[in-house]
Amino acid sequence: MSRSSGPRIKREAKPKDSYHHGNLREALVTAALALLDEDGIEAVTIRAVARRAGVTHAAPANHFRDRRALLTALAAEIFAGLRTDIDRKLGGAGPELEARLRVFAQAMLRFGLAAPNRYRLIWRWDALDGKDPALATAMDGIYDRLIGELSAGARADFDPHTRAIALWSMVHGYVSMRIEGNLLAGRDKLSGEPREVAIVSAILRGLGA
Amino acid sequence: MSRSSGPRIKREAKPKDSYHHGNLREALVTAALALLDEDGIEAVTIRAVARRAGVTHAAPANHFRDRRALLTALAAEIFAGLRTDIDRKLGGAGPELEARLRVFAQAMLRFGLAAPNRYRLIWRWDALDGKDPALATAMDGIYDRLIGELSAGARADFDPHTRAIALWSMVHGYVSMRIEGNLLAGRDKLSGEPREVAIVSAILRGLGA
DNA sequence: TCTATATATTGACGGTGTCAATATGAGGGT
DNA sequence: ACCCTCATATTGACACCGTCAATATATAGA
Repeated sequence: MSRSSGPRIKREAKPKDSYHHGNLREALVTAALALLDEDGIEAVTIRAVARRAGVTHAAPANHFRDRRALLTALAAEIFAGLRTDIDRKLGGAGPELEARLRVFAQAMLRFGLAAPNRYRLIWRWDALDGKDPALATAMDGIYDRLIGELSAGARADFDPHTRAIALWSMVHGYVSMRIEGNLLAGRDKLSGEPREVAIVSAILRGLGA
Repeated sequence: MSRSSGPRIKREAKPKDSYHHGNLREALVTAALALLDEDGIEAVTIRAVARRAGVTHAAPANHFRDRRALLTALAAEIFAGLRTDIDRKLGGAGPELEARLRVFAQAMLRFGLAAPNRYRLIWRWDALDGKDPALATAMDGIYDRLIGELSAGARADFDPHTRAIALWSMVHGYVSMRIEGNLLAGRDKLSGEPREVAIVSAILRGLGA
């Protein structure tokens, strides 16, 4: 009963002497992200997240219908962060289309290499709820940004959607391979970014950028 | 006791009156593939596969160390089949590089659309054992085939590995999106193959094919 | 203050992977 | 033909998982 009279403060972990958490949803997302980064998607289990947040195993049910909903919220959060990162970097880029698309590609690659488990999660469509509005909005944000760039520097031979899908596919496929390098071990000798730069150049040329 | 005296025959399911199965490993792979096709990767569980093969839940342990090993064997088998399919189709293709690469891309796309769960599995590196020699060999077979085609029609501006990675990434990324279409619903209006043809053309042009 | 409602706990259920102990039978050496 | 070894299959247990129902508690609004 001792620490009772303090004002309501946002807290990360549940104080041990309180029944209600007060900020559980946020705490669950934080805990889940930590588990994701540390041990991968499989480690993000309802019960493990609850333990980490200091609540019992059934408490998360009040905030996420099921595990899929939790993972979906995570993915939406990650997409949103990626979006703001890309926006920021595009703000500081020159006006040439190739340079701007390179910013996009490099942002995806750097993000994937820095947080592979987060990258894996946002592409694990089988584990996510594609109909979730928050997820769809966050994802469309990035895609629409790409479309916008491609529409600005329009070329007649391919429509922007085709070019966006091509570039997006390209970048995603390449980043995937870099992340899961073991299966194609030794194939990509270049440890820095020249190869990915070359690839972006190649696809840009093909798309008539 | 009745059906006892027949000669040893390869069988799919375990006869109910025998203790040893006689061909369990193969039967497990068959059962697992069926479950995979029907209900996805999550449905391919050790116990479900065992049930389908008509043995008890611990029997598979004699043939696969764990679930990962089972999935890896499946993926290797799928890769091998894909390889022979591509080889066969390339055998009937013309000598022009673009046509041959188009065969490769179309084979991947058709396979992905026809058996999406198999396609998903072979890219679920987190669920597979990348160090498994059978899997590595099967996968390298396809990759090396691609390298061979690209080396034949060599161009100086990009080395074959860069071009292979680009094309492979491209095709994989695109097929993934077609399969999981829900998240990018409505974005790819073309239901047939013209868009994928356009994309292959684009990447080929970019790669200087 | 009283009460409705949101939130958290407790406990149970069936499913899973995996391990250890046991049972069975196929095949090789004599 | 026998035995014996060893691969293979069964039984049973354990911990963990997601999910549900019943219960307890605290917050907020009348």
